[in-house]
Amino acid sequence: MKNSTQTNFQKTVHAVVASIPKGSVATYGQVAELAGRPGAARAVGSVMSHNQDTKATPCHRVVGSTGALSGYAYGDGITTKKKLLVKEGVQFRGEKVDLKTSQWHPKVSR
DNA sequence: AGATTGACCGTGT
DNA sequence: GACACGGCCAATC
Repeated sequence: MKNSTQTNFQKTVHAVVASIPKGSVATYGQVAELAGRPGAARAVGSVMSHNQDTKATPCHRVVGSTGALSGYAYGDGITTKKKLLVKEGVQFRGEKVDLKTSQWHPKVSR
């Protein structure tokens, strides 16, 4: 088995990002931790940048630890990313996501 | 196999 | 609150 073109890490990250509920956002560090590699926030970002399945992996729901939107290889980049989040119900604080109201809580999960 | 890069994070000033 | 430096992980050249 395992004819996947991707590594286990990538698949895990994709699964975690795909499990983020609409209207909420998670930080790279959080995704990394949920993926089983705490501290690998950078690696998560690398995976996302190489990710090409926006419909399967809503990378726009992943933001920086401060709620800052960084990177988005589609649309107009940050502009499209912000627009998508706002449309889904995520609250914004200027050009950053309001983590105090829209950060995802895996354990609580509403 | 080795070195470099990259959509990050935390701390210090 | 903003800028600077270093450290950590994985993928890619």
